[in-house]
Amino acid sequence: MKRPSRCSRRFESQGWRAGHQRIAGVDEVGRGALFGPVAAAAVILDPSHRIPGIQDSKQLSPRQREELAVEIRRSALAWAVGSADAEEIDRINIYQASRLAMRKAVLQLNPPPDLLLVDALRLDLAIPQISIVRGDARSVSIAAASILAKVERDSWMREWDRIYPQYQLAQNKGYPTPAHRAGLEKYGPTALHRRSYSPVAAAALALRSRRQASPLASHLPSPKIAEW
DNA sequence: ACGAACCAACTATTGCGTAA
DNA sequence: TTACGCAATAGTTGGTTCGT
Repeated sequence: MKRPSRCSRRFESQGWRAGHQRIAGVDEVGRGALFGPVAAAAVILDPSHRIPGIQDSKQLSPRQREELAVEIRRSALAWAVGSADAEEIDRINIYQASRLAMRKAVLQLNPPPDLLLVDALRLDLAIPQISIVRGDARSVSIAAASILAKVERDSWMREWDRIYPQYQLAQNKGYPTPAHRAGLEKYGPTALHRRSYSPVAAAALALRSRRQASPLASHLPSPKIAEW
């Protein structure tokens, strides 16, 4: 590991000492994917209940993430998930869409938080907040949020895999793996692909010119593909 | 323009427990 | 003792945007 920093509650403890009651960790997942929404989660952990094993979702196996997610949802004072879909990502860019998804998650929290610990960026909200670089590896609340967001998004991808089986989404989660690219090459993008991402745009363009070149090609088996 | 930040899967390499 | 295989770890790759 390049950065050995360990996940702790030091940021939370600081906030509690300063008099904050409900500190929410906020994180997002799915930025690099070619397909589907970016997902965010916000979690207010119970100060009196500690969950062993919480850390950066990237350090956990899928199995561990599932189990921890159950425990987090059960014991948290509040938790919520928000997202921004591919259309929004194409319109306002992935960075702004990530912020939007985070904001949606935070605004759904009930009771509302009085302090936010946000992973790496600053949100447009009238709530005190601390931005923490590599927060998912350093703050338990952000780590918990990263776990919920990841688990949630992965389950969406498994569902979409049933609708669009030609991209292996259950396996690659929408990320640009060889299998996903192959599907993109062959069938072009769906309505849920991020067309502003270069591999998606390239595939759409390639498919288009291929069809123009040979009218027969437009009758090749093509799945439920959005009108382009 | 370039480095740092975020996102994640894939692949190859180790290490360890257990079975033959 | 060897062989197999799963699990954890490290390195590579590939997506984007921000801030200096």
